[in-house]
Amino acid sequence: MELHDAKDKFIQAWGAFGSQWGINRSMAQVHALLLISPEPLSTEDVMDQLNISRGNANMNLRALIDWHLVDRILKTGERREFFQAEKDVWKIATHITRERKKRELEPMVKLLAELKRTEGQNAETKAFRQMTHDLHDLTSRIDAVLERSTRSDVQWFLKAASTLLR
Amino acid sequence: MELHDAKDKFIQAWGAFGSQWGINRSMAQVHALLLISPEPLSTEDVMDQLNISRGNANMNLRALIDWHLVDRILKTGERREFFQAEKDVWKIATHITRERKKRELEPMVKLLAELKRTEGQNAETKAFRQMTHDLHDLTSRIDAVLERSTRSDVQWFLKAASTLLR
DNA sequence: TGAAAGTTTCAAATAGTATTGAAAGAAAAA
DNA sequence: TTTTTCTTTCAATACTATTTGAAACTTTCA
Repeated sequence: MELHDAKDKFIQAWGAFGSQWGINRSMAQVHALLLISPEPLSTEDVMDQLNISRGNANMNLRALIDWHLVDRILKTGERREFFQAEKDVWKIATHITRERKKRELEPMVKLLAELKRTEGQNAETKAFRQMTHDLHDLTSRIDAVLERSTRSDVQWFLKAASTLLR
Repeated sequence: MELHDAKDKFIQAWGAFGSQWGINRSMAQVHALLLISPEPLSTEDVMDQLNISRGNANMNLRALIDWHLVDRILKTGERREFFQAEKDVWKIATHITRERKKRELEPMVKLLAELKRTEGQNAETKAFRQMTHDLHDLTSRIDAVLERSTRSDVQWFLKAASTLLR
């Protein structure tokens, strides 16, 4: 396959994949583009290559920086800012996992902890208490696994274990 | 907290959580409602309790059945169909994981396997090949972990291990 | 300081998704 | 067979999220 087509396929697929997981398509596409660029790109480059507006490019670049997936690069003698994606896929996975855990999973665990204490003795309340309890149990276990597996001090171990288990 | 308020909070939160993960809000809310109902509910019940239309209720109930999260229940002497959610949270998590793995992760792994073979020797192609290779490696490892951890014959082990690690 | 080059903001437009509700379809009962 | 009850479909509509683009802002350089 031609590089050009392959790049395009990758960018489209990454965008679609992202939106299935609640990530704005453009953001995922900008990320994809930067992932496969050997050199940092300017806002203009991103706009041109993805055919998106300046505002859109700017907003999504900032969002990616906020997610620690992209760094702002300043070249000496250049006025413009350039953008470069973190290229270590383990780091990427870790950052995304930790961020979503913090923003989405943890609040859910907290809510369930509260809801499972709802008082009452009728069948409806009992069923509610049982389900929220079980969900709290499950989500906090998942939370614990993710916490452990994304701690930087165990990443080396996981990489190794993952290789052995392959 | 009142059961009524607690139920409502749970349904809203589950809906919001779902939509952050690419699941239609109504579908998540219908699921939440069925999760905490001790008895199976009819389409009418769902419509009333969530204030949604017949079409919407029907479509999402069917989607949930398709995802193996809800069963259709026939009561003897009743014309209507009733719906009941699977209540085992491990089973729920397993079904969702396997389904999304199949629908979303596996196609991505396959595409990356193809893209990482893009030929060419310039810097751009090399960077592309490197990144798609690394991503293929990561995604197929994740795929393997999920495959292993959701196989019914190891669920018993994971439940036990998870308890010990708590 | 003023002009040039770039970045950021945000109201309005657009595109994309979800929801409604009425009509058609199906199955059971009369 | 006709009526009744319930389910499913789908075109129209409402809603939400994304994107645009022009204006405001900031920084650098002459």
